[in-house]
Amino acid sequence: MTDLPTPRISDLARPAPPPGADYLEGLNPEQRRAVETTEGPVLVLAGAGTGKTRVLTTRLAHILATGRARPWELLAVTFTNKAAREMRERITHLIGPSAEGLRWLGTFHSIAAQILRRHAELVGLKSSFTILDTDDQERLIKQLLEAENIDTKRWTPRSLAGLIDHWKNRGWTPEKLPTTEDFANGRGQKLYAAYQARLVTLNACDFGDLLLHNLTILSQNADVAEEYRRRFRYILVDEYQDTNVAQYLWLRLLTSSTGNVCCVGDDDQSIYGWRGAEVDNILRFERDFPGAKVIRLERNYRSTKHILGAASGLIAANRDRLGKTLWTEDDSGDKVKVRGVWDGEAEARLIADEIETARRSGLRYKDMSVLVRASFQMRAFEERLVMLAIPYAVIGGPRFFERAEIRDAHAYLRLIQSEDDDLAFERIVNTPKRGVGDTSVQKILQIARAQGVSAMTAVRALIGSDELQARTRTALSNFVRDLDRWRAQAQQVRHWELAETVLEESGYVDMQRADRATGQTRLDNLKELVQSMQAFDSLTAYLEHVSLVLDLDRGAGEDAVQIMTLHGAKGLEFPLVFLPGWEEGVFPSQRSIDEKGEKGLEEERRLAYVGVTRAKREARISFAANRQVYGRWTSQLPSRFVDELPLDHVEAQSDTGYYGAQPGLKEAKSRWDDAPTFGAGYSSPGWKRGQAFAASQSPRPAYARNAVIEGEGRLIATADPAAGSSWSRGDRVFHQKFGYGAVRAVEGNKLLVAFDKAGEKKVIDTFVERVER
DNA sequence: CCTCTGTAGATTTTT
DNA sequence: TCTACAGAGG
Repeated sequence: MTDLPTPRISDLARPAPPPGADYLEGLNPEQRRAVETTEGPVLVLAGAGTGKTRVLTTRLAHILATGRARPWELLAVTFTNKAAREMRERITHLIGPSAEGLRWLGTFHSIAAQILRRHAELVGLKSSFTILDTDDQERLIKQLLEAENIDTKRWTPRSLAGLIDHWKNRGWTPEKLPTTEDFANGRGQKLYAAYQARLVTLNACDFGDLLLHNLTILSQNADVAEEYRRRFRYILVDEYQDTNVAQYLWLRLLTSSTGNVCCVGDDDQSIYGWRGAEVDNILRFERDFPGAKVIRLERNYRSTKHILGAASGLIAANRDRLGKTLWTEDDSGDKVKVRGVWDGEAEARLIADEIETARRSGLRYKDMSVLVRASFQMRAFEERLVMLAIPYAVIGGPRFFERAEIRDAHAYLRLIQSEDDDLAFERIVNTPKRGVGDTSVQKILQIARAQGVSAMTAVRALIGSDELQARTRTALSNFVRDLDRWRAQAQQVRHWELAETVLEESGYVDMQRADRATGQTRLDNLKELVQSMQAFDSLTAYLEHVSLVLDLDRGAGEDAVQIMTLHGAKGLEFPLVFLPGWEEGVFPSQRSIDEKGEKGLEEERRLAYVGVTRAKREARISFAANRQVYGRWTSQLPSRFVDELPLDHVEAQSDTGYYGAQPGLKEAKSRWDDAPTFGAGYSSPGWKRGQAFAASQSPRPAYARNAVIEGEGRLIATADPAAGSSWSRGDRVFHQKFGYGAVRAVEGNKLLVAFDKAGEKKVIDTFVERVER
């Protein structure tokens, strides 16, 4: 076991700031109480926009400044890296560089990983264990299922992976798995156990294991647990309403019921029940920690009274809540607008027009956001915004480090770093294709497993044997030779240079170059990868961090309308927020209700609450009477949430021109209910055809796809409407999706192009490249 | 090993 | 309706 860090003299000698330090200034009485109530269990119920982060960081600063604890004696846990980073930055701002000593400030997972590395041997791992991502996890599970001759179509690896994750979230090891839990007709527990055993063999663990192994270590080794309990004199937990059972148990093991534990959260913003969060944890806090002090932060500094009034009225319909009432001194501002429109496209047109209007009145694009329940709803807005050349960014979506090309690159690096990494081997032994087919790979793995050695060891032995085809053996021998060479080079060159070399020499870059469709994006991603490696001292340091602590904020800071899911919007704020799609089935999501009943509905309502409270100045809700769902036209009813909005704070906007007059909400609703046109016989309204300028019906239309800079916070369209047209009839162009073509007509920034293969299309000029004739 | 064809399934997402 | 993905066949 590694030693815990020892205090530095410089830290010990640092003078405590005088009492009444200025960091306490400007806090309201409740905030100040939350900061100064340092002893014993405390629950801070921090409503939306009540200065939660400020309280959190000030509290930590206060504990340090008053000498109650030294930086390494504080445990501060968040859910996301972003939150951890933000907290560290703000504390540094408050107390200066000594904040660097906060070595136990991080996400649940990263802190659990640190603890696990110190005591890995207690659960049969080496401290150098690797952390598998979901892709690795699923491949491994697939192998197990196939070994058991289980039909992987009926019983998909993904569903078992999800189930195991769920079990781990609840703190269940295979031995503790309740008999009611199962998979593939009674084989659930056996498969789970086999999976865990396989992980140990690979010296690996998945995300869930980080916490689960911690639970095992802390509950079975009293001395270890005691050591941490003594060390962590003050514990702080952010977003407590999102903790799952395993995280809760973990906290309980690290703290006694009288310990100095401060949990901050908002039961009304618990929106992750579907991935294991237990609102119950926060609702139960006072019972779990007898004598706990509960402090409510209810003064809101973000929104106007109408926004808060609308949100409060809505959330009041929930039964499972501790209850609090947000208030503000801000008396200004409009009521929340609610509008019904004809269909999804009309909704997109309305919102896009309003974005233009807001822009003309001086609001920046990035001050506006469109918050949707599910990502399929984004398409309509993307189409409309592209058409109007309004810049927008889709926040969320596939994450950079989960991209195939990034994982491939990592696999090369992992295999160079450690020959034993069989999963890395399997991933890239034939990527790019080097003539080692599936059959050969399976054979290698089989032999390796039979002999209890790594795949690479088996390969080295096979090269000199007469197993496998001669051609395969040659390919493998080249592969081994390359790896050995790179490994030797790793000592000489800097790690990102090694990455460049490997990608180039392995033929990976060439493989991507040959791919006209996605190759360029992938090469760009790989460039970005190499760049992000430069922030680390070594390959080891990079790989350690990449699985847990790395996320890139790309495309941030651009002036673009922010489109994201309601989940993605949590913690953010915008002057103007659009909330489309408030229709039964869409929001609340039918599936939520089907699967979780009343609990699911309450979570949906909390999601609505989160959405409304993102708005600083104005929130605009809308619903459509008709919507295309999976290609089928369906008539929609307004969401029950619309009727739960208190009339004092809401106005039904009737003059949108997108549908007839709507004198009042109730009336508007009955209009939807009764309208005969929405019955079963309703079919696609023909007048919309041809209005959008591309024929593609894919969820992400071709013309938008081409403008996507993939990544988190992809900036999608940056067409500059002001740029004069430099196009003329007859120009030859190349388009990512449609190929080569000739310009037929120019209309502002839109071009009518006759594509050689795809026929005539209208495209935005920034999405085509000019080519020589 | 690549290309074609049929079919399930199509919320939310962090680590 | 569309897409991703698996399995068959060239």
